[in-house]
Amino acid sequence: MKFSLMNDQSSNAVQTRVRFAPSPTGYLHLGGARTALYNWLWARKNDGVFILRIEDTDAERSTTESVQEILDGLHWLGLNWDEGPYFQSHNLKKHSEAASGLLATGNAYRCFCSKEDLEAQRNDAEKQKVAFMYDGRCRKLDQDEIENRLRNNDSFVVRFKVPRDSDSTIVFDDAVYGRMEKRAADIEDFVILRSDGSPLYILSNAVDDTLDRISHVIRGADGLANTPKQVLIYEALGVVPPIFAHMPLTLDNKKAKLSKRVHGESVTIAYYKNRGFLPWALCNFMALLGWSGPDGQEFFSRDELIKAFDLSRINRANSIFNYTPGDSKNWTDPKAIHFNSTYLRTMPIEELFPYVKEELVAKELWNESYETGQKQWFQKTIDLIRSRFLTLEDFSSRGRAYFSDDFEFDEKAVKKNLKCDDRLAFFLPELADEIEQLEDYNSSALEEVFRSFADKKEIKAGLIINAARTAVSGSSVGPGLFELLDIVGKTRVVNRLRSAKGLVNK
RNA sequence: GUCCCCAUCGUCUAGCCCGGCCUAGGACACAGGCCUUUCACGCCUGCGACAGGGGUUCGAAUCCCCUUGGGGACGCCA
Repeated sequence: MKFSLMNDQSSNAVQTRVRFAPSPTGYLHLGGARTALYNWLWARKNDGVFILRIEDTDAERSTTESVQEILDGLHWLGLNWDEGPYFQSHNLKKHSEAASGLLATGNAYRCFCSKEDLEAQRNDAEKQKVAFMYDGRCRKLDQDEIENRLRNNDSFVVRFKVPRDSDSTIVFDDAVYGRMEKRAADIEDFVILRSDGSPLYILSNAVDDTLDRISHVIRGADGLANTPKQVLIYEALGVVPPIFAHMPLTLDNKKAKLSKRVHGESVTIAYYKNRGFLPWALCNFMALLGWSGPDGQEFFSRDELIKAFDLSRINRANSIFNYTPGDSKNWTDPKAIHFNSTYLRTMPIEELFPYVKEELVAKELWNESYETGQKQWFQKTIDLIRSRFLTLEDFSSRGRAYFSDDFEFDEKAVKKNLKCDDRLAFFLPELADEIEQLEDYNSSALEEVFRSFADKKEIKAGLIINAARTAVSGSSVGPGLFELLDIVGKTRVVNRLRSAKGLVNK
């Protein structure tokens, strides 16, 4: 009794069901990932269901590698789906059945016009710079002729019969763009079934969304102009259309739509993973490309973003993803870097740990003891060096000297800090001797050694401080010297100071 | 060519729906300063926009129209 009451109540509220429906014809790129993110956010916000549907009905271009890349990308971003992946190709039969239904109810008709013929017409129209629209001549075919041609095995496509009453208008309310109206007269009788009997996207997509009971279609604004056609299909099928929410497009700095084909790997999710991005930093950044919170907050935890996110606050204007391929500094949008570096240096060390580990493992700098005996040291080291890092890659490049003796010396640093004064050739070994004697090896003891050494030799402390920095880390920049020396450790510091002699004279 | 959408600092944007609180706010980037053994971080300051033109109104970034600019869609692609 109680049970059925609960059921009744829950059936009153329509469950939020959204989907991300990429076609597996290439990489998962920023635009797609952002669409996935917005859908995911909306599902989570409404305790709804996030569905992954692979629209693989373009057999020519779909690949299994691409499917894998999409799965990997979403997984890495942390955008977990609740149902799927479904494959659109598995539903092909349902789609053509829907077309048959539309044929039976008089909402569609067979068109025997040849592809070549129509293409020629289209080309002509283009040459004359006039709009081409199929004239619907096959609408008028009488039953006898149709049967004749069918007996004859003439090939045909199925076209949707767009209402032709003079003032017929298709209306829908977009959650982002508001009320959209389009005159039916501006829509041609579009093809829904190919001559080989296979369905087209415009049909398959609407049928699948119906079958999956999708409540909200959140997709790129490039779908906006197609929506009236789909609304027509829903209506002809006798189904209430989902709520549409079109999101503005992301453009490149030349204002061209971001696409895998022209932008290649530099806009792919895999690339950001390889270049040392934290997945959530990327999500947080992407969320702000076309959406903003009510109070100006920019950094959001997952829960915060889910709570703050709302379709009504999605912007209508396209945004530019401001990156310059090939530019080492602006290889991606500077604001994306800002999000990554801020997360990198403020997130709890324990959360950062696995990412740094992965990076060091990949670059063969990982030592199992970082997770066991030297764990404390390792965490302290990460914490010390991360404040000037931008991506995870920095831990293995700029941070190399902390994890390996096999690191490079920056030429400019050597010139500036070691070759600047010949006396360093014996100052540094002397310092090494003094440091070796230290019983309590820590940053304040080290500072004491350096300060008194400078007094003794009547030199500026900066001379040996900067020299030691370069001798020990290979660089002219980095953390405060005494913390640096403390972290690198007595043995390595002494060795590096002694061998730096060679760099001074050379 | 036709249809549709959009328009605030270099970029992401707040404000627009419900005109006055906007000498237009924030963030990134950039420039300068402070801090400092270096470089970052941090803090402070600066630079910097309502596309243009008409209306409506006492008053317009906000409402209306036009122009311009940008984008998207027009396929037997998805």
